[in-house]
Amino acid sequence: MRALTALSERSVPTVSSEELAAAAGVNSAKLRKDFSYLGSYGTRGVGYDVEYLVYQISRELGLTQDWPVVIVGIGNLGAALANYGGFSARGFRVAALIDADPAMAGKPVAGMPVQHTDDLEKIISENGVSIGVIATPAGAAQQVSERLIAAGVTSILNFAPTVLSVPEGVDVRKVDLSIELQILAFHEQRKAGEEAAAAAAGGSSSVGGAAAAAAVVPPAGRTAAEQRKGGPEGDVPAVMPA
Amino acid sequence: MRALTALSERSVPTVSSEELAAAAGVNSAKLRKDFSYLGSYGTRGVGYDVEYLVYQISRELGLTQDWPVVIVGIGNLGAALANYGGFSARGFRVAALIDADPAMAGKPVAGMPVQHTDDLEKIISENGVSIGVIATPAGAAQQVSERLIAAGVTSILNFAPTVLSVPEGVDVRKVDLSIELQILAFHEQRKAGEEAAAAAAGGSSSVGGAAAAAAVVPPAGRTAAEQRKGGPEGDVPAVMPA
DNA sequence: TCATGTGAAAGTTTTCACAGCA
DNA sequence: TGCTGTGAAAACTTTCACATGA
Repeated sequence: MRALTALSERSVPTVSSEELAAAAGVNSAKLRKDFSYLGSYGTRGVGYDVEYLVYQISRELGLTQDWPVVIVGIGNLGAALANYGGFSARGFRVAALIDADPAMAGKPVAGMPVQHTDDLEKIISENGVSIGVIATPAGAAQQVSERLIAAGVTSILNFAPTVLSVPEGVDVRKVDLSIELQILAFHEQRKAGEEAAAAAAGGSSSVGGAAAAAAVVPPAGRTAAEQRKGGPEGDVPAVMPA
Repeated sequence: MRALTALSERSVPTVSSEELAAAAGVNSAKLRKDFSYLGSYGTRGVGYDVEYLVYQISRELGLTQDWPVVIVGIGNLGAALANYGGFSARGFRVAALIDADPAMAGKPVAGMPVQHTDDLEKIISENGVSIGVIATPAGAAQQVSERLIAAGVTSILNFAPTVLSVPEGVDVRKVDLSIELQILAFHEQRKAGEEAAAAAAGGSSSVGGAAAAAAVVPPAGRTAAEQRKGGPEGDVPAVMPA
């Protein structure tokens, strides 16, 4: 979708699966197969109409409608989220900012007055909000989630470092900022291990009890699109069988 | 690892693959197979020693060492990251906060004086930093990444809404806050579609050209551990073959 | 006796390669 | 001719089920 949007902005009329795959850093056959599940939106011998494809995928991903969201907990992170331009650019409208601190009430953040938690239920129902963002301290998160859900929210993006317990039918996504760092650290460690291994090539290595430094992820040429989610390989650090 | 840490905090001495799998919401056979790649750390008939397993996995994930990181761009998000307790709790030490605004220099954020970009190279080398966090505006990110890399950083966590172009050997993870919302919105849309489908059960549905609402992700019972990454199924919205 | 560790089976995803159509 | 759409093959992941050992 990112690659497509970029093409659309450059007013490129059509694109082949090969070109789009290169831009997105995926295999062209996979891209075609994936698109085929949505329907036959391409033209043989020509490629895909960029605008049409953008529309079809947007629709499929639910980006054609406008989603009102509330952000609860307007600390540093909440304020950062409120100011984050990417939301409005992608079909999300920040309907309200909510905080439990009475001193925050009325204060403008990102050009919008912060409202008090007391009005949470009213705000949710009046705006037809179904997606809530929790950026409160860990201690408040569970309670906030319960109030959000009782008021009608069915999807929650949780930045608080707690696992929320929610009824079935409610989706929770947890963003753990430190996990991203952990994944980088994992690969950093591997790099160090590889260097050491290369330096001591052939030497008598003292392996403790496991395949600690022995299992090495193949470096492989990195394409721009692997930045989709980052690290050398996938999302989860892979430990290869021996 | 989360499940294990919880057991460790409750001073549970040993755990079977079955128990741990239930707590983590995964299949016990998979858990055993995964562990087997790290080594044979269990005892047949007994299970796994919690502390020992925590240690082994920590080591494998690179959590036993302390990683100094710098945060560049001390706006709302940068400040939020600096204040985020989760980092220090997981083996990361914020070595420095760096901002390009001279007015920020010296200001304390999270009990630490903000330093000016001019000193970036010096800070990196003196602290032996290999992981950098970019929380600058999009326009500054590429340049900042280049300076970080030139100074010796080999892993970057990028919060700026830009794709960074980096030399081979440097890892970049991009955190796109709006993508999380998009995934929630995708599932929201599905929920709405399922309701509509249930309401009009048996009726003559007008399918446009594709399997729009036709492809439905099975709701399935949700376990706590699915919150690892959120949505009903995996990371990426799945469209099922017909 | 109980739970690990692991071959083998089942299931899923990705890639190949080419028929078919504009 | 050129590129899509897709069966079939290959690669990979997950689960089963049981021999093995504490």
